[in-house]
Amino acid sequence: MPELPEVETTRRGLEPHLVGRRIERLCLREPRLRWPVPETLPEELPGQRIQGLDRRGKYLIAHLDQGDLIIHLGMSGSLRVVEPVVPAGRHDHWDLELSDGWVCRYRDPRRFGSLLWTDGPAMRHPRLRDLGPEPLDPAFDGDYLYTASRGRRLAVKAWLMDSHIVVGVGNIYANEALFRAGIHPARAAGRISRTRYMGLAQAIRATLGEAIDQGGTSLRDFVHEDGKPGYFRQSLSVYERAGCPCPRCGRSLQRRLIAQRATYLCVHCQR
DNA sequence: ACTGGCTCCTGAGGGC
DNA sequence: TGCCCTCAGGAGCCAG
Repeated sequence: MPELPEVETTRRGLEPHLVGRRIERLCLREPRLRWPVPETLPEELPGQRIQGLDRRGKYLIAHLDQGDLIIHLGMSGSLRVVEPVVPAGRHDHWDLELSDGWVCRYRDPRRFGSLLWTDGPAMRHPRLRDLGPEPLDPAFDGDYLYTASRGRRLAVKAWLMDSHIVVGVGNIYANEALFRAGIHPARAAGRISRTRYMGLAQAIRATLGEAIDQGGTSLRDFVHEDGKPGYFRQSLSVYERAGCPCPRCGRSLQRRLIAQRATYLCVHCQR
């Protein structure tokens, strides 16, 4: 499941292969993604140079001469750079054929990802416009979380996973960060103190930062853009570890559902 | 304005 | 061995 660290790992891996190249052609095999790939896209792209590759939350943004490409990996998406002779598989939905002869190939078995286009700045696109702060930006801190959460009765874990509050905190890292901060995931977001939110902001930064440093988590079908599986999973404290001993107190970790999402916690350490 | 529930999709994994 | 069922998950959307 590409979360923010995986997307950033993908961005870093792709950047040297994409930036500066021109797009010769978009080969679109399957436009039915999370949102349909715009029909006019194959006509927009040829000849455009890729000027930069950015990330906003879990979105990748390729800046072109005229407009921006907006890519989301969804649940099972991956991007890699391959030689054109490599045959496309069943779930390889589109290729960007580059001016240096290489191909940037998008694979997404579950088709929850997207390929969008805007002729203006991506940040003004409806998908990006209302996103919350980047968790690794200075603007994201305990004060922000405390202020934003006042009056919210939602479980803090579900609240944290709302990209309008903060981007890039998916289920894995929400579980991990709440464990690290010692906060019970079902606690109402509006009933957590400023001090505890300071700890949570720090826990989120640390958890995501470490995952990026280690090259992203590998879960099920995530594969790095260079084809190597990630290896952060071994450092997860609670995610998918129900019944295992809590790394802090040794009691058995629990699994429960919060907002229809699998949640892992230590009921002793998290209050 | 919030909140909870639902939806898209496919592969993995468990039970029999 | 093989089939069937359930589950997983990002994030938008909708109804209450």
